[in-house]
Amino acid sequence: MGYKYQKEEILKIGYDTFRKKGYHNVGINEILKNANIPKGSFYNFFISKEDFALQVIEYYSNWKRNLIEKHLEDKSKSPYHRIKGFYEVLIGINEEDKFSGGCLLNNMANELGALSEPISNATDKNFLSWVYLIADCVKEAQLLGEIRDDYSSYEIAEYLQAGFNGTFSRMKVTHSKNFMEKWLKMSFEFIKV
Amino acid sequence: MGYKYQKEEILKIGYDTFRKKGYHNVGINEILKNANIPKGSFYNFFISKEDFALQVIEYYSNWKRNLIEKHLEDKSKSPYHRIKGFYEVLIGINEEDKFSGGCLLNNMANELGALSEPISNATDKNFLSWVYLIADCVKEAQLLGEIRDDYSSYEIAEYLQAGFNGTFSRMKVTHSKNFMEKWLKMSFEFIKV
DNA sequence: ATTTAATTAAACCAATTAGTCTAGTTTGTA
DNA sequence: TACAAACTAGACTAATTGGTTTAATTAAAT
Repeated sequence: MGYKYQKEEILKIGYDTFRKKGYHNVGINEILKNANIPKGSFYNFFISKEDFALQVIEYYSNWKRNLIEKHLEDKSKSPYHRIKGFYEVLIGINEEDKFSGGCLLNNMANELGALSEPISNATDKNFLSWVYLIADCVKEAQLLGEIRDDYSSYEIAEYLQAGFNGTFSRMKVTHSKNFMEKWLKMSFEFIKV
Repeated sequence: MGYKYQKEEILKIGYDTFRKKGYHNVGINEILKNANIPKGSFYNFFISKEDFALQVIEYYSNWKRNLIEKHLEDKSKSPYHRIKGFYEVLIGINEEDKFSGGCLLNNMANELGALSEPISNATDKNFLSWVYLIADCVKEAQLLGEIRDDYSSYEIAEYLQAGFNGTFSRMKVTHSKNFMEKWLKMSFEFIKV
């Protein structure tokens, strides 16, 4: 049965709130209001705002990792098209909230990467865990001759993932996916063999 | 002669502070302390924190525009190498403060692009003003056969500039320029004819 | 059934937030 | 030299910040 409030529910609200509004722009009180919990309950689950953010990052990263795996394991498409299809899905997800938000991990890295060592470490670790998954699929594509192999699968994967992050600031400012789609088209032409 | 405090001096401190610490993480009081001015003087020059940020953005953008022009007009190198050299200079600038900071415009776009319409407009306008300058040089390179011309000079320039922005979150988290240099090598190989 | 620990609840706190207000000072101009 | 405008100065305000504390309640373990 458990108690009244579920930790995961609070993490989910933290994710939505931090993703759309940033970290320093959001106070604990806003989380409490959104999650409809009293402050005492919050601090029973989390020792501080930063600790909460770290757990939110972990929660989001796991969700995203599953999403990546789901798409990159779909053997009905060639590895090249699996990766490309995955980025198309990401663009679609960002379209749902009219291109506000972006990627929580990238937002956190940008806002706090140089300010908080724990958050910096968490974003690095989780970013890399995504890159490794993508790199596996790039490797497959390289062996099939779909993707150039003058760079390692890891280098290509990191190039794609970081490049995609670069489209977010354009997206937030233009409120459109125009450049994201242009970036996708160009990048996947550039890495083709 | 003028009065005691110089607006440009305050803008410069605002640039340093916002760039390294973000917008919501910095209070007016911190600016006042860094600039050593009383609050009354600050609000004599700027009507609000947001107005201040807008003027800081404008100040920084102009400085950067001049930097771009300086490097892209240096006719001792071919246009391709002028652009590449410019990005190498940018990496060097970020090295100066050990890769904290990044690009103020990109930081502002990421933190506030979806939250403040005035700041969103300002970052968009100034980002594009940079892209146009780079595009001119890309065009030159395309005519010389240095850069592929299956994409317009504008598309290539936006691709480079947004891609470079994507390297910042990695930079802040890894505290190194490793990926920036990798990105530069890869991108400039990809766009080569 | 009793004990112990986990959880809920919200009042409270010191510090900080952006911004206002009033008063005095310096400046360029008539 | 008179005067208005621009500027300097910092005390003050109302709201909000992250976090603490104390007390009541609930759940699981013995």
